[in-house]
Amino acid sequence: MPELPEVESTVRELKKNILGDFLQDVWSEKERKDLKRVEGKRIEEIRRFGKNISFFLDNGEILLIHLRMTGHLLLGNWELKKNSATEKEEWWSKEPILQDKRNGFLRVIFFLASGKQVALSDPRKFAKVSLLQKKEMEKIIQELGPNPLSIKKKEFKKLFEGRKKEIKPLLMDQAFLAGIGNIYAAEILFKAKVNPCKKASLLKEEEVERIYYFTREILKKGIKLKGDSTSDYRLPSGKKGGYQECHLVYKRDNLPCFECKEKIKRTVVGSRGTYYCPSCQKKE
DNA sequence: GCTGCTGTTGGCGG
DNA sequence: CCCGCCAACAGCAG
Repeated sequence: MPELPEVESTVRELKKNILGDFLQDVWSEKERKDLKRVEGKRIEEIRRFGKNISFFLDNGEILLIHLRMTGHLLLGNWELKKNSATEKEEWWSKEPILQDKRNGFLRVIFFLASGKQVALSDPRKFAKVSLLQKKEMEKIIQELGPNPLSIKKKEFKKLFEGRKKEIKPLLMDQAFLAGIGNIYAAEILFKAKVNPCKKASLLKEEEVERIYYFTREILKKGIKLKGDSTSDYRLPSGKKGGYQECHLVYKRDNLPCFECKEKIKRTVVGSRGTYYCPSCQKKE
């Protein structure tokens, strides 16, 4: 699932390849006349806000992409061919990138002046692509919580004041902190030795401090390993990230805890699958 | 082949 | 305001 480390890895790889390039043409599976406005525009900046990817264009508009659950962006080289049998358009790749099935669900393709292409592959079609004015973008940024990688400890601790919610759904609340999702929330709370359903208001100061420290440590590790490809996420190159190789608790139910050998459990907290060690992450 | 699970976000209703 | 539930959708395990 694309969370902060996956989106950050995507943005970094895109910046290396297409910063300053010009958008020339757009193809989309669903009719998107509005996206035609990007044609001829230069990509002046590419930035991450929480789990959002934003392309700042030279006319002041912002192309915003949210990958939701199964979306990911690919750099590639495809050509469009007609399938006469169904009259449906099909994409064929010249590169081995599409040999990975996850990379074959192309919904939108941006053609750049350099000849490069950026495609959105998204099996479940949940990803959101929109073209925003500056004001609309500012509103989105304003509604997001702080960046967990830049907030200071003092400010972080303040966020918890008066919050009654369970800690895991709170960490995943994008208005509380921007960028944490189900996988990293579980990993962070395991390292911090905090039970995922403990009410935030009941957390001791040391617990909040550990959450602060390990939020940063785990997210940075996620970025270093270029994200988690447990599910559909791939880098723009089409390759997998590496975080799925070092899960501490996520998807490890019934396997021994790396700290105490107790069996990892799966429960549901805030209607999300939640993995934790019942012995290392006691509620009291 | 069918059912239910997966998990992000927004919208709805209690 | 806050919570839970569901829909958007499609692949996939059982």
